[in-house]
Amino acid sequence: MNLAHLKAFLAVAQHRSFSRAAEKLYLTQPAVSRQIQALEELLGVRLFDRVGRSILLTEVGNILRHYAHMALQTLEEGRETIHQLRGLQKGHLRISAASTIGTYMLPQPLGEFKASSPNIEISLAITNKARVVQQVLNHEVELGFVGPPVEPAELEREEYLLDELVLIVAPTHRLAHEESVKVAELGEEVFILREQGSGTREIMEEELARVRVSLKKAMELGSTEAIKQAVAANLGVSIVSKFAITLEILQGRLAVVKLPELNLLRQLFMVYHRGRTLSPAAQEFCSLLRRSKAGKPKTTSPQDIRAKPS
Amino acid sequence: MNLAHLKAFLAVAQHRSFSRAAEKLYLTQPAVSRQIQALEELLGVRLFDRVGRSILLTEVGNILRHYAHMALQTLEEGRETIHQLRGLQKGHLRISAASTIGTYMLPQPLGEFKASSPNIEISLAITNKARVVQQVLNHEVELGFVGPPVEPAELEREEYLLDELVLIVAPTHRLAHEESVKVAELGEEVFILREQGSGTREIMEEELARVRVSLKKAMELGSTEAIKQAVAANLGVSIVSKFAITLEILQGRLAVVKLPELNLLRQLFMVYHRGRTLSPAAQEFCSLLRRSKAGKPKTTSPQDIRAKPS
DNA sequence: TAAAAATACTCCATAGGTATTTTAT
DNA sequence: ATAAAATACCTATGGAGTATTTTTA
Repeated sequence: MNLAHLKAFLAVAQHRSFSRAAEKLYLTQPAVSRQIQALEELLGVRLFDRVGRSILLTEVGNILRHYAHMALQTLEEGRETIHQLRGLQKGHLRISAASTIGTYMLPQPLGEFKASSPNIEISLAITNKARVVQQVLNHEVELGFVGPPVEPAELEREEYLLDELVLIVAPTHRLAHEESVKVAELGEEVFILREQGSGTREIMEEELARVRVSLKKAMELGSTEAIKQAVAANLGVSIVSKFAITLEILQGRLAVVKLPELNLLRQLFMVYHRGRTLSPAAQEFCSLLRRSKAGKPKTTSPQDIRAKPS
Repeated sequence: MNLAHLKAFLAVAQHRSFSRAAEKLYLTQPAVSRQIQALEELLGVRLFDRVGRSILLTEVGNILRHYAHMALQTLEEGRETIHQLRGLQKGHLRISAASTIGTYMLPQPLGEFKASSPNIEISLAITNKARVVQQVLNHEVELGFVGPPVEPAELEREEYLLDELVLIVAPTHRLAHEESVKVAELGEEVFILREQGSGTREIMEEELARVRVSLKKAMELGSTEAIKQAVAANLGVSIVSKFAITLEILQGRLAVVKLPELNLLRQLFMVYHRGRTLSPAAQEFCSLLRRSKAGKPKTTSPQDIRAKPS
C-alpha cells in the first residue's frame, strides 16, 4: 500500500468520479483507475461500486476512507510542523548556562531572540558548569554556556564573550577611589567568595594563590547578588565579573579597582554536542550571538586570556 | 513522500542503526540509507545525526517520528478493521422488512446468524413495504424483505420464502372444523383487516374482489397480533400468513380453513440495490438464507404464485 | 582492524501516459 | 451518441541489489 493509492482513493471518494479525481491529482483517468484497482486487490475487497455512471463507496470503502483520511491528515500536520520549525514559527530553545553567564549575559540576547521569533519557547537553566556539561551531553539542552576549562571531547566549543573579573569594594571603602592597587595592598581585607564549584571562585583562588596571597579572612555566599549586597554594605571585598556590576557602577553603589598583577580575563564559551544537528531555533540563536559578537571585537592580546581547553 | 520512507525512518529511529533497520525491513543497508537520505532531502532537514557510530534523532526527527508513527498505526488499524469485516469478526448487518416477514420469518435466521457470527451487530427495521424499498434505495439498509409487487428497477430481487395466506377463525367458530370452504359460505362474516398499505391486506382485498365478495362487514386493526387476538375472541375472521399462526394452531387457539377459490400464495423477496456490493456480513446472511431455502423446496406449481414484478 | 554507513553502478518493477475499447445513460 | 471507466501497450523513473569505499572506534 502506498500514499498514492490512498490519495487516489480519497480523491475518488470525494468527487465520486475517477476522471475528476484524476484532474485534482494531476493524473490521467487510467492512472487513477489502476490505483484503485490495485488497492482493491491489495485489500481483497471492493471499495467502490460502479453502479451505472455513479461511483459509490462500499461499506468497506467507507471505513477505509475514515482511516485513510486520518493518516494523511496526520502526515500533513507533521509536514506542516516541520515547516514551522524550519521557519521559526514554532519550536523550543533549550539552553543551560553557568551562573554568571546565565544571569548577566544571556538575558539580553535571549530578549532579542524572543523579539524576532516570538513563537519560539525558551528555556534557560542556570546551574553550575558540571551540570551544564551534563545536560548538553544528555541532550537535555542543545546549547550550554560555560567558562574555561571545557573538558569533554564530545563538546564542540565556540568562543562567546570575553569576560573580565574585577575587584569590587564599597564606595566608602579606603580603596574605592584608587585606579588600581597591588595585591599586597589588600592586606587584611575580608574576601567574599562564591560557593565551591563556581567558575568565578576557581579563577579568583587560582590567581590569588599564584601571587601567594592566602585567603585567611573570607566568607562564602551562594550567589553573586548576595556578594554584591555584602560588598556594598562594606562587609568585605570580592572579585566578580564586570558584567555583573554594570548597573551598580552606574548607580555608584559599588566601586571597581584594577588588580594589574592578576590575570582575570576569561574566555566564555558556547558548547554543544559535537556532530549533532542543532534545531532551527538553536541555530538561529547561535547566529544571533555571532552577529552580536562581531560588533564587539577583542581588545586584549590572546596570550593573556584564560581559555585553555582543560 | 512514501510509506516506504516512513517505515524505513521509523525502523532506523527504533533500532538506532541502518543495518539493523534494514534487516527488520528485509532490505539491504544501502536501500535504507537512501530512503532516509531521500526523506531528509524531501523535508529539507536532517532527521538523524550520524555522530560516530551512533545514530541519533535530531529535534526535527523526533517530531517526525511522532507523526509518522501515528499515521502508520492508523493505517494498520484500518487494514485490521477491514480484515475483521471480511472475517465477520466485526460489522453491522442492517436490514429492513415488511411487517409479516420481519415479525414471523426473519427472527429465526437472524438468530442463527447471530449464533455463528456473534460479533456482528444486527439491526432489523420492521416497517411497511414502501419504506423498506426507500431504505434500500437510500442505503440506509443493505437488504430488504418484501412481498410482491417489487417495482423499482434499481432493486435486485431474489426469491426468499413462499408464503401462503389462510383464513383463520376462532376454534368455536361454525367453520372451525371444516377442511375447506367456498367463499360464498363466508356469508356475513366480519372480516378483520390490516391497515392500508399492508401487503397482506392488498392481496386479501384483491382476491376477494376477484371472486366478487364485498367486504361490507369489516374492521381494521394495526397489527397481525391484534388481529389474532380478535379472531381468537371470535370477533370476526381474517386472512393472514400461515407463518404468523404456527404457534396458535399448535395451541388450538385458532383454526385454519382453506379457501380453494382464492390464490393466496405469494412469493416473498429479498431485495438489494442492483450493482452494489454487499458488506461481508450481508453476504453471509444471504448465504445463510439461501442454504435454508434449499432445504424447503417449493411444493406448488409456479403459475399459481403471486410473484409478478409489478 | 572491524563494523557500519555512504557511494557507485546496474537492473527491473512499478506507475504514468497515450490510444482504444467497453459500458451505461 | 456521449461521457466515463476499463483495458492494452509502451516508456521512464525510482528503488532495490551487489560491489566498493569511507569512516570511526
